[in-house]
Amino acid sequence: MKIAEASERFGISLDTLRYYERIGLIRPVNRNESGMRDYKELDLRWVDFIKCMRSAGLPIEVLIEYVGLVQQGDRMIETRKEILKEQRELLAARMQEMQKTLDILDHKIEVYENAVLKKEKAIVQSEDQALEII
Amino acid sequence: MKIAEASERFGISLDTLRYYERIGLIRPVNRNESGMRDYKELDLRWVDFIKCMRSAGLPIEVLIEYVGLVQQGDRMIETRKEILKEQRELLAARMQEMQKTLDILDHKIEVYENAVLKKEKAIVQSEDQALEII
DNA sequence: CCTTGACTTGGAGTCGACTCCAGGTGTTAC
DNA sequence: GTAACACCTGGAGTCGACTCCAAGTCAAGG
Repeated sequence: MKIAEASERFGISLDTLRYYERIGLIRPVNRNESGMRDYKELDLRWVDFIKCMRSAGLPIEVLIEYVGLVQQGDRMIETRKEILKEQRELLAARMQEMQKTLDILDHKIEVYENAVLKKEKAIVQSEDQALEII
Repeated sequence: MKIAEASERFGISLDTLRYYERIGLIRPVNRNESGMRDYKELDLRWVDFIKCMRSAGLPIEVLIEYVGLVQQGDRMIETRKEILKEQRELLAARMQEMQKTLDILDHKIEVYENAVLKKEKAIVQSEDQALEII
């Protein structure tokens, strides 16, 4: 699969895909005879994984480290696990923060709904008044 | 309350507090006779709100717009509500993405736990073997 | 053969959100 | 009265994560 297709498939720009590879966030993709990238199943799975992790805000630097460790085989399995665990906790913490914000937003929106309703009533009222005046 | 105390209270740097004010993310804070900021209850509440929204990743630009509309009084209440509703949806969507990632991380961590267990067993085994050899 | 279009590279530019700095003023402690 | 310290301003610098660009290569169609 050429880079354009992979880009399409994941909704990641060509530039970003090349950038990820350049900084070691995804391992070097195989090339065809003329030097063009040819994404194989395994490459696509990595891209998918990285996309998923990035969409949740895991920092590139950490992911580079993790990917590097995976390349080193089973020897670093313990470290890999620890990285994931740490990131999992950070992610859960961020989500909790966001949940708080979500609750506040929901509350505010509700307050606004009421305020708008009152305002509309007031308008209706003044329209009535306007009608009376006419 | 002086800026240092506000900074302490919210865990936001002096620079960031001044920066937020400068770009209109929080309304101009009252000054004492010698030109120094004096945060009052209302200022603190705004800072708290902004801190909360920022911690959930709401973009500064949007918050500036919202804050500006609030300054304009009840006239823009409808627009304000729409902004909050839109941001609420975006936030919920981000959280859903993050939940997916969290699930994947949890799954991977579990797999790692098992892998590590197996590896430890293998080590124990080879230690036994080592003992046998000795 | 020549153009068109998808790909390549290395390097530079951009964007959001801070963060730092230099040079100045005000307040307090000795 | 001077040193130390908290504060002020405008502007520059940094950082993470892309995003864009120029100049070149390659394959296919007319």
